[in-house]
Amino acid sequence: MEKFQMLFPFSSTGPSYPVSSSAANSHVFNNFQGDPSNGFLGLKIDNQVEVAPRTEVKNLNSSSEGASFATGSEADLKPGKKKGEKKIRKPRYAFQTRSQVDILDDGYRWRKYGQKAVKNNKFPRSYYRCTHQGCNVKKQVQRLTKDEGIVVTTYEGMHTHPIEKTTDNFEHILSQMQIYTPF
DNA sequence: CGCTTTTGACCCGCGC
DNA sequence: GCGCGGGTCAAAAGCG
Repeated sequence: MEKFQMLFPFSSTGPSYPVSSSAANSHVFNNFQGDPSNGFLGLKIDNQVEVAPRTEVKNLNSSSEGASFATGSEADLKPGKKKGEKKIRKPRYAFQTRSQVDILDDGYRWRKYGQKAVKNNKFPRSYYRCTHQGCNVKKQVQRLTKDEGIVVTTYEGMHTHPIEKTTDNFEHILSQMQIYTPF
């Protein structure tokens, strides 16, 4: 498969850093799952588990998390890695974007470690992992069968280190995903 | 040459 | 207890 060049005819200006998490307010998703006309859909994870008393979200460098909305709990599936802990695990942030490319480069390095086909989707789901030491952030991208233009990206965990690459790409992401700002 | 992708197998939790 | 669905690992290939 060829890689989709993210280089859009966008004039990648200088070191723009529009990482203002102003739109990070979940209020934006007040009426999510509503109008695809906006181009941005909120994803509702059916798995609404209890809120785990985990550590607060710090380091919001990743703007991707800013657009996150849905949270869920996931237990570690590592064999022999159970500590009698509760089901408190890493939160899961998911958001849908209208994009033609599944590769939403948020500035981090991702290594694909798996790909599985979903039963209700004819498109396979890709599993990515952040290539870091100690940064076990996982990400999975899934496309909707109904709307090929909709890409569901689910982030798991949060990065603990700065972005490797320039967030200049973020501009492209913004252009790809049409985030509507009610404010 | 190093690293990412790829693909099948394996594993685990859950439902029947 | 077995089957299904989903998730991860691992070996090999591909590409820069």
